[in-house]
Amino acid sequence: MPIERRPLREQIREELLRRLDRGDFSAGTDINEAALAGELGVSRTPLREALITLAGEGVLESSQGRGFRFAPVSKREFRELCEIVAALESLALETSDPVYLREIAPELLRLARDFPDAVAEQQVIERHDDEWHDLLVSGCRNERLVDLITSVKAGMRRYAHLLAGDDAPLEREADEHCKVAELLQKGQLKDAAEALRDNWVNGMERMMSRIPSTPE
Amino acid sequence: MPIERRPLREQIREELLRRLDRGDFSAGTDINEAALAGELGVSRTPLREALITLAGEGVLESSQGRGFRFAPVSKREFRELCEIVAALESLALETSDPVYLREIAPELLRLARDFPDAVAEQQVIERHDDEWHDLLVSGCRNERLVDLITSVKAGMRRYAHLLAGDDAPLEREADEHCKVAELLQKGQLKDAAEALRDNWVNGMERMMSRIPSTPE
DNA sequence: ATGTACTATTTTGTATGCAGAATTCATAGT
DNA sequence: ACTATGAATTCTGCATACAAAATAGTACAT
Repeated sequence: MPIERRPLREQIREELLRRLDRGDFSAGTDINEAALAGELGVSRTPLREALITLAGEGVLESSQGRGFRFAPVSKREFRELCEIVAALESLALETSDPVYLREIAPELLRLARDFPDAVAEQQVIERHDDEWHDLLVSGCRNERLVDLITSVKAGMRRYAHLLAGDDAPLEREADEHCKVAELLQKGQLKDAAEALRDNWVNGMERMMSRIPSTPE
Repeated sequence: MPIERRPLREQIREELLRRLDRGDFSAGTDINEAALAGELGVSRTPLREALITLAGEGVLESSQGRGFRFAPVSKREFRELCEIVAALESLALETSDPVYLREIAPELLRLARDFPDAVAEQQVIERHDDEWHDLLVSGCRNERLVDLITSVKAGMRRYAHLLAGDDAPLEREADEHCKVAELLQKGQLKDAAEALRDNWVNGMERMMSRIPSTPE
């Protein structure tokens, strides 16, 4: 039995992301290191290491002497992130092994059709959506790209809990996933990548209204 | 006078990257935290924070109990990084303000033509190349994208010192930069982005032979 | 009420301390 | 010579301690 031996900083990072998904933190407010460390039952050292990692991923921001805070959300940044992930995922798709892609196409199609009921929990829906995208890029041999996508997506987690509730978009999302899967099955890689980019852009627009407009 | 007050971890990170450019570190060898901290005149705490940041950028890798080491170089990873940066920079270009791009096109052209003599120091050549690419993406309003490009490029710095010496490629590099600048001046954004991607792919191939083949 | 100088408190940024894992080295056995 | 075993050493990962900066609070002047 391979007992788990991972650095605390990684476990802390993941716990913080989980809490972020749950909406435990309000964007823009400062993090009190001592308090949070106490709550997590660890010392400030590995906590700070996790915070620094998260800052590197854009989840947090920091300023000298003032510590860390969850970066505020904005329509603008959300659009920026979507554009980036759209480009990265479509690159991943285009450089994947076409044979492998065709193999997983049926599974992708199945997942897309099994899209959870609109009444399902938000958490479940997100998990399902993530799963689909993960499978999609699973054939990418560009390891650095896969890591990068994961990292950028971590930055998007701040938006996850804002996106609960609305049902209508789900069907559209599922439809678009089907479209991508079908194109992959037909071996039309370029078109699939294009459809994937569209999926991100459309998804971005679907979510836009949920994000509070920042003053400025 | 705005006196500089930045966290040590950032200064350390930059110093390590500078040393990396100079080829001070050999890839794959472990970092001794105490020794390096002593050499830099700081304690292990901010040093470790810098190391963790660099690990997040792919410059270093770490494993439980064994600390940090400079990630080994490989043709494969270099290709991966070039593909990523090519996609990101061309995205930056495509989403920039076309008017601004046309404005800076003459400057880009001038820089490309002033490409340093082949006999110049490697450091100078790199600085010049970086400057050109920085100016190119300077009009990108996607802040996250600009940051991301910077971060990915940090990961490429491990390859910088391997690329010294060969003269022939320089002209080709300069030619390609001119091409991009000319297309921008004519307002042909899509074509410019395409030419930029080509520049990265070609540059990658030019450098490939310099990178030692790893066994595996 | 508004602003200012000053003090007290909190909180970060950095240094140091410590336990345990990993590595090295010496020794013994085959 | 080579491997195995175990003690000695080194080094990492985490915890704690400390100094300086930032914040909050208070008294006082305008």
